[in-house]
Amino acid sequence: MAILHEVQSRLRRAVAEAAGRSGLTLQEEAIHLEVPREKRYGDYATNAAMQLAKTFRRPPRALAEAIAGALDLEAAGLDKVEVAGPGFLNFFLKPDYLGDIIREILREKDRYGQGNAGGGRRVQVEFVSANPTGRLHVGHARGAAYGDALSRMLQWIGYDVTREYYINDAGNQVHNLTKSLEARYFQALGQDVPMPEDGYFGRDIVELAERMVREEGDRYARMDGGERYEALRERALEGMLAQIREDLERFRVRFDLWFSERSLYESGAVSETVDRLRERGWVYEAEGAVWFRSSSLGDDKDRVLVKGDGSYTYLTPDIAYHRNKFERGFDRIINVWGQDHHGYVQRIKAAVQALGYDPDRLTVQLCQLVALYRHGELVRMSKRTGNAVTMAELMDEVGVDAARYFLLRRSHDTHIDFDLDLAVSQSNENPVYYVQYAHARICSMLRQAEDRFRGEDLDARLAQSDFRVLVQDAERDLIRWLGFFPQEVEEAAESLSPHRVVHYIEELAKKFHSFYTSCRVLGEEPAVEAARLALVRAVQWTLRVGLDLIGVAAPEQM
RNA sequence: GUGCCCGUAGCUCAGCUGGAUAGAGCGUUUGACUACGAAUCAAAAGGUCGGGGGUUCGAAUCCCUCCGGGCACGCCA
Repeated sequence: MAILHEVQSRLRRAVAEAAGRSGLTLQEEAIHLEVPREKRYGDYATNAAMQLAKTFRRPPRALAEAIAGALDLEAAGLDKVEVAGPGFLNFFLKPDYLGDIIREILREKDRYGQGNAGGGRRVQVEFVSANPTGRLHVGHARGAAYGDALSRMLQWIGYDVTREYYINDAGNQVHNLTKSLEARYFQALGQDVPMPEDGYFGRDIVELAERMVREEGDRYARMDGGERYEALRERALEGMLAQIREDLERFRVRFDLWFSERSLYESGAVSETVDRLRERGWVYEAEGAVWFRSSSLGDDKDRVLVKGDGSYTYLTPDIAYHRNKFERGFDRIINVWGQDHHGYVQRIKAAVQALGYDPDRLTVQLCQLVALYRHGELVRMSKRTGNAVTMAELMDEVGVDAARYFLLRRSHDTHIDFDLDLAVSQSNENPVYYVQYAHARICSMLRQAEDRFRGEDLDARLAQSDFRVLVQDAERDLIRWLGFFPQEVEEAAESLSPHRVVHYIEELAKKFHSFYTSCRVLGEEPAVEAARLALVRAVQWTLRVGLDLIGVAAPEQM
């Protein structure tokens, strides 16, 4: 268990006991400990006295004084306690816990911060799920980075995570894709065939058609219509998916399951789902169509499930898919969608509820748009016009590390302005390098110290240092911050906020650089050198873990 | 028109689920390399947290309202 977690429990227990001795009732769990912004307010503070003031009808400061007076400093692990402001209790920890933090990290190494808050519960994260009708673009990259980092984090704190990509390989857009490929194919054979009106005009389909002509000649042209349609459809899906998979792999994103929409039709799950809804009384027929009475479950209006021509709307297989997710028994289901799908959330939640499942087990996280800027100008992206800025281009231009880092740096629900020039600039303006540089700097130091520890277990050896020599502000700030990591990761994961990990490591790098400038390491007297090397090593491990959680590399040199 | 998201320093954004004097990076200004990587550090200036009301010991945070921006509102997917 993380050191600070123990420190906090001990403190809470002592405060609750002190309150008890003062004739107050205070549950340990109800004591909210916070880290004050300013150092002079101590390591931890609590507003417990202010909370109690109302129930006991006494001034908060008097209550705080009473608790402080009754507090067993030794049992609480404190140097001192102060009452401040309107009735805050400010706690000043005995500094020996700082050494415990370093020892814990050197023991845990690349598992530092790993936890079991998830308790093995099963979570499914569905993300990207772009239609296989073209290359992935920058918006998908954001969803990919977000979903992937989220999955890594949830896994890290003990959830059993399944990453899933839902392939829309049935329905109208596949039809349009097939017709588009057909047209491009004939064009590639030199025939003047017009593109379908709803076709996909992307370069990638042209390229696929040309490749097919190169590799397979006119064999599709010789087929009869129906046969050709089937073959081209398979070829198109296969081609598009291969491309998508390739882009994602390069972006360091892998899925446990690629779930096919078509499989829901083939297994009969789609029609079964409509039957199920009907049995439960959520379906009616009107104007020649089959409707879902979603408006009585919070949706704006009722939705069509089966169109007048007998075919299903997009919604219906999607409901079937979500039914399938719940049938697989996930404790929690997380969908990562683009902001433009937000109108869809209520519909799916209504459907989940109508099927008898708990809609609160489903969370839909909407990623806001990404606007690209190059040379200060907005770069428009449009899949249809062929001017799309694809995910592949983004990776070509700024690299995977910078792309992931910038996309994850901001909360998923805020609009991002992505400055391409900044992301590639190898300068102090670029936060990716700032963090990576801290890691590379540490590697360089440890390389130089290597000969002192030849043949020894570096971490075990360093952990034996006497950490009481670390008394500088810069050292203690840094160690304290290292100690926050496990809790920070847990909170970031539970609140589905990878950007908090980014902020954490950025702050860690900042504190490290600051320490580096004010505290010499190599060549100091042996006891100080050893303790500082241990600290530096602890920072290295923590940076590695943090960077890995967001899928960014921790380079040994730059 | 209806619904969702957003509005915090010149710019881009944090703000730990209600706490103390609202933070960071960039940009601007000033300073620091004859020892561990200057892709770095130290410091300064910069704010009526969109406006107005409310809830309370206490609000950037919760509620109402207005203003401004984005997105969505198909028997498309």
